[in-house]
Amino acid sequence: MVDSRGRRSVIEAAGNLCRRVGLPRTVGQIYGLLFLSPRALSLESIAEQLGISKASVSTGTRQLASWGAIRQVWVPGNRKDHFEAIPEIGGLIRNAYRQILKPRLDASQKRAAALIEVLRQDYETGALTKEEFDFCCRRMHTLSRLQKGLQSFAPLLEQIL
Amino acid sequence: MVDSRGRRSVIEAAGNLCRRVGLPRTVGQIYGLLFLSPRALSLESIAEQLGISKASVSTGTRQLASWGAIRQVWVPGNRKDHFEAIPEIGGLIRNAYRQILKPRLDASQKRAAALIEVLRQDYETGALTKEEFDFCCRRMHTLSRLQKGLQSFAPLLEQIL
DNA sequence: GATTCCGTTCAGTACGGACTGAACGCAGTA
DNA sequence: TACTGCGTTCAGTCCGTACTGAACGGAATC
Repeated sequence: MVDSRGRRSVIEAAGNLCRRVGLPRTVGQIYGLLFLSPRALSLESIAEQLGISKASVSTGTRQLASWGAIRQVWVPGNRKDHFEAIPEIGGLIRNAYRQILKPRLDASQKRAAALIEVLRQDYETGALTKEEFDFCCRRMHTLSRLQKGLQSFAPLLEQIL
Repeated sequence: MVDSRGRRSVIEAAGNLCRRVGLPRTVGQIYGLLFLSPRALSLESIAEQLGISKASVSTGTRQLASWGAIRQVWVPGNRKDHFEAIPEIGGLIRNAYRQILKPRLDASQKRAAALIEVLRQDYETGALTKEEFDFCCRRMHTLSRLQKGLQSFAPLLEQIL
């Protein structure tokens, strides 16, 4: 178990943050622990310091490594895997945006455009009245304006982080 | 049940979006339905068009109204409550930021500052070595730099949406 | 080649929370 | 005052999923 109150509280905060974003809390805890550890830690050491199973640590470290949040390092004369945090969180956020959010935004914009065609079909088959169809089209336009606005964030994000 | 394919797909998308953000999917579905409805809908009508219970609609509409995402309107000669969407989603995001994200950011920044003091106590009580203490302090500083960066988003967000 | 020491995988459990159905409260109506 | 129609509340169920413990595989040591 971690003995420092200060460390514990940031580990807890990191866990809660992850949970809030839909990630396993253990993932946040692992990163928090490594973030405040001057030396790379073994999988077993992480497990016992956090009081969780080695299985959770194993899957958690895989996730974190796949995102470039931690790195696996060799400790000579030691067969265990050791992990250390990569402290550039801004870069992580930037990557998350580029690889996850941005593609999703682009895709949803395309789908929104295609949707108007579907709505027209619904209108022609009588599933929508003229009034409903017109209204939906107008609403879809306000949606794409919003999407445009969100996408204009991209360069700002890349610039600041 | 909703009869238009186009409408169904945006309702589904809204539901998934909410679920991904940690909100009940029904909340997104309700907003999606109202967003594409030219007339205000009764609680009962919402329930049957979405195929969910009136209880869910009741709690969902309360949530949405508390965020200013929908509005309750009176339909003369009709005892039922009716709801309509407020289509300015950008404003919703702005409010969510002001009322939820920003306070949280500010609080966490304060806590981070206080944490250094806790870490010092841990060091003095022997829970941390000097090396660990110094390292933690440096890491906390990189954290507050990140927080500063995130906070500099604020004016941009307010400006764009 | 046998053994020990790792890390991973997988089936099973536990838990949180969304959703439901029924009971309740409360207005309007007779 | 009884009754009906409406929305809310609450206990209970259901579902997704994070987490665990044990079994497995693989590499290094003897």
